[in-house]
Amino acid sequence: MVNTEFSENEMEQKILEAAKKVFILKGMEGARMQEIADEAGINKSLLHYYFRSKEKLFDKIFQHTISIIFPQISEIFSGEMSLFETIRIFTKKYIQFLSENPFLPLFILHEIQHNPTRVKDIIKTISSNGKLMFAKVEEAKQKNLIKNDIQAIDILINVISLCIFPIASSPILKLTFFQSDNTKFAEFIEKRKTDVAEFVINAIKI
Amino acid sequence: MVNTEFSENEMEQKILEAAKKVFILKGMEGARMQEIADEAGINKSLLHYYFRSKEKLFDKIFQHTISIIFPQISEIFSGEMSLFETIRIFTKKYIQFLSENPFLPLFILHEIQHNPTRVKDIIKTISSNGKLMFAKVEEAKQKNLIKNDIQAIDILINVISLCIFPIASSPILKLTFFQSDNTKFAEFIEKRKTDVAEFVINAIKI
DNA sequence: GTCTATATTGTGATAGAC
DNA sequence: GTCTATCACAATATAGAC
Repeated sequence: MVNTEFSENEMEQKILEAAKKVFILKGMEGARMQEIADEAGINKSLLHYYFRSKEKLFDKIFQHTISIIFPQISEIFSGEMSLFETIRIFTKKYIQFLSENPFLPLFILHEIQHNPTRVKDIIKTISSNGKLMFAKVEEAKQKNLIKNDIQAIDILINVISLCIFPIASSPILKLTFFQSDNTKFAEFIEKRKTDVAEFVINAIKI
Repeated sequence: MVNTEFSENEMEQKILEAAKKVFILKGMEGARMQEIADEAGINKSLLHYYFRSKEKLFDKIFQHTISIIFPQISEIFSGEMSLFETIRIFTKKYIQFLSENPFLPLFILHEIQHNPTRVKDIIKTISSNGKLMFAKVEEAKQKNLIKNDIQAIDILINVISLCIFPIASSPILKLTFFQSDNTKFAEFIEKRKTDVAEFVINAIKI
């Protein structure tokens, strides 16, 4: 059974998986076509046969990557749950996802910064997440559950910051605060799957 | 009057300023010696005359950059203030610094991830910041000012996350939530200079 | 479709005149 | 010290055999 995450074609699939691995680890500039070929166990020129250029191959990976992440976030926000429950579920699921894909955040942020034109498509998804969040915040304010002076956008960005940043900066955090002990760091992240939500809820509740 | 931030030598200084600008914007892999030369208004070969190689030039920039940031953080933590006051001062000063240097966080995180050996020297500074923070947290716990179950490391990392991430991800945030309106985004960041501290304090206080 | 061999281009680095 | 010209190599991309 072929994994068809990317493509119906077996060789395309194999190349795209290899490319994803290398691009996310090294970035567009740092990645080498030779390394992708090696990773896929094939010849360099086959990459060009299937995808014409490095740029085109990269774009496929990048678009696919962001098309995976953001809808996943949407799904969580679109439920019928209360604001507090949404925050709890979101942080748990999102930190879990990030801990399995620790290089994704920096990869995306770095590439967007160096080529902002690549972003177009994701704007709609993210801002629709925002709107879903805003509605839940308004509801919580009317029920006098949270402080009136806190803004929905701040809650959303704070939640995302608290999920992403510790994982994006994990190399430096491991070195400085966990003596390069991967197990201790994994425990720290594991604990955050519930702690981050309580931290945020305490910050905003009346 | 020559700016001697980097070096006593005028030409070295000019090159290092140009290199800093280009490296921070493009990263080590993405930067081009030609672009640095253009930025400095000189010839490519002069770069090699003064710094031998791209690698050596980059290292100078990287080491200098991290030697600027981290002591600055230390200074704030080492004061005699209470935990809450320290958090207020830190977030205000740090967000101000970051808003003047918005590309620094991604630059440092990206380069550390791709070459972890570059980090050595900063470890001591950061973990000593951690210790200063830990002492203040212990004190606040004994005075029954903050919840007993919250850990110093979480407070520290949460504060840093809330300061850095929104600025590191500013390109995508501007696009999605601020319709690319730089003024609106600047106001948002300005407000966070005080809001982040209150958010954290509300989250941890009894 | 897949390979080997080769072309082409970009870029870091050096030689040598002044 | 600063420039022009050039090297050397690495990396993307293509041609062509099979």
